[in-house]
Amino acid sequence: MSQKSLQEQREQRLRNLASVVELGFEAYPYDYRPTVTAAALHAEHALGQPGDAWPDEEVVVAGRAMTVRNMGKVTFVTLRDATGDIQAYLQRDRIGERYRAVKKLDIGDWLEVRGHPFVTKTGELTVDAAQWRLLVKSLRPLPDKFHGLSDKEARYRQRHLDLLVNPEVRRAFELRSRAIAFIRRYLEDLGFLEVETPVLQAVPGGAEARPFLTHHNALDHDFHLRISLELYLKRLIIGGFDAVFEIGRNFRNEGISFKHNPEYTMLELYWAGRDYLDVRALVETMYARLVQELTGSMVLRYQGRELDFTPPWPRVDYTGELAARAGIDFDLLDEPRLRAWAARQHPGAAERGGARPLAEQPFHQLVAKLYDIYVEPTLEQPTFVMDHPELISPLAKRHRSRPGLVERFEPVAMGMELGNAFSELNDPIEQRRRFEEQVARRLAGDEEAQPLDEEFLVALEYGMPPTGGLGLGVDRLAMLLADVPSIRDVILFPLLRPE
RNA sequence: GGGUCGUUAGCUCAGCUGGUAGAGCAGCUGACUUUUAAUCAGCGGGUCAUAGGUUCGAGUCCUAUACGACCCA
Repeated sequence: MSQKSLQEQREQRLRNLASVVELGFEAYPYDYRPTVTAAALHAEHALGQPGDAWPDEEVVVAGRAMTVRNMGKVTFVTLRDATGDIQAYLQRDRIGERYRAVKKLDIGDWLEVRGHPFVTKTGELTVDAAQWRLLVKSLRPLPDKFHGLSDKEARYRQRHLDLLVNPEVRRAFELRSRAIAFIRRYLEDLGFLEVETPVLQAVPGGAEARPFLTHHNALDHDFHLRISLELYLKRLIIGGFDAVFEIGRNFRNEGISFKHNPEYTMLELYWAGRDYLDVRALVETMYARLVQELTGSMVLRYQGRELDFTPPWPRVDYTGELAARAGIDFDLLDEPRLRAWAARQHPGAAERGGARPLAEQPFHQLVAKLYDIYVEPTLEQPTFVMDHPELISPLAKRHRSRPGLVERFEPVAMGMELGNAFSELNDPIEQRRRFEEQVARRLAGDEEAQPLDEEFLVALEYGMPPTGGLGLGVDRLAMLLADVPSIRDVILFPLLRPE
């Protein structure tokens, strides 16, 4: 069924492999030990001039052949390893009999070259091969050497090809990895302990989201994939750990967009003895140092904008900012007045699937949607949104001085929620009441309302000391660092419909 | 969920008002001992996403489906 051209090229490559084996090469050798990487060799000879040569320096380089320029009795091959590209020069007079196999090289083959470095007359650092061997044959043609692979679907489905031919893609994932390593180091230095909690949960809690459902055969019981790490981590604080964190995957059964993938990575931490202002200081400092260390500056270039992470970031008040932006001159949490206002200002049917007009939606959803419309998209620079209404914060502790609000903040940048944090609610009676409110919403048809987690409540009754908690989106952090417009550019294998 | 656009050679893309499908790269043969999007000469490679329809005739027009992208909410 496969196309003829592809089939022919594959057959040709198999024939080339057979020829090389006939010439005495091992088809699938077992290891290779380069003495230097492409990047290191370039660094060592950064000052080399055309014509320079280091005949006494024997090096071994290895990588995938990205281009093969055969000029008869001499061949140039660009080898790509994990660090970059290095050119190899293979000439018949130096290599002898084994040069015949060079003619059977295909783009995509891996090879190892032993020789000495020199600089060509056009100024390119090159390894002059005394010996070489094939490390593995590539049986399929690589994407276009100049245009690369640009079809997005192909890039996501065949990420190995994307990584091979588009070096900036590799760079984005290296940055992501370094960001996670930085966070681990930073938190461990502060005395945090890294832990792991269950992905399979009987009661999925800690966030408002629809979960995935799965089934355990031996227990004959349905489980959910977690939508947050929160409730289990708080149990660890109850258990006596005073500072814990987890970097793990969450699963939310919802749509896909440039900032949403159904499985994504979250950092959560819980810090006994601290409140949300302590956590805010941690976020501000950690983010700023991370951006500084990975990009060399606290001012990050993102999609043509400059984002300044230098502390202190601006703080805006959730209800105050919303009222100001929307032009509301009465108490935002005055339900009848806000509904009347919404009926006037937003008379049309609301967005999702022809839902009810805004004014007729449950009050907590009305408030949250107004925030999504009037506040979040306007926050470009890193900003802390402070002190959310209690009715949209079932796990956060009441504000110590502002009735109706909780001690909570969200870091926001580029109109994107980067995280969420609070002084954790640790009054078990109050927590039960909040859960019961959630259950009532659920019965009223709100599929994202949280279920009551009895085991968590029982745990809470043993006493959780005052604690500050945080959730931080790792993928969105990586988006900012890598300066990419979509979350799919920082997730190696984003969710796609199977072909 | 709605709208718009896309799907043509392994890759990147042309293909006008409907007239039997084209380029570059990659591949094959040959030449070439410092090339680098190597060059030069020659050659092969296609179920035009899928299924219907209109038409003497469909890559092109219509309908549906699949997958994807972007925008809106």
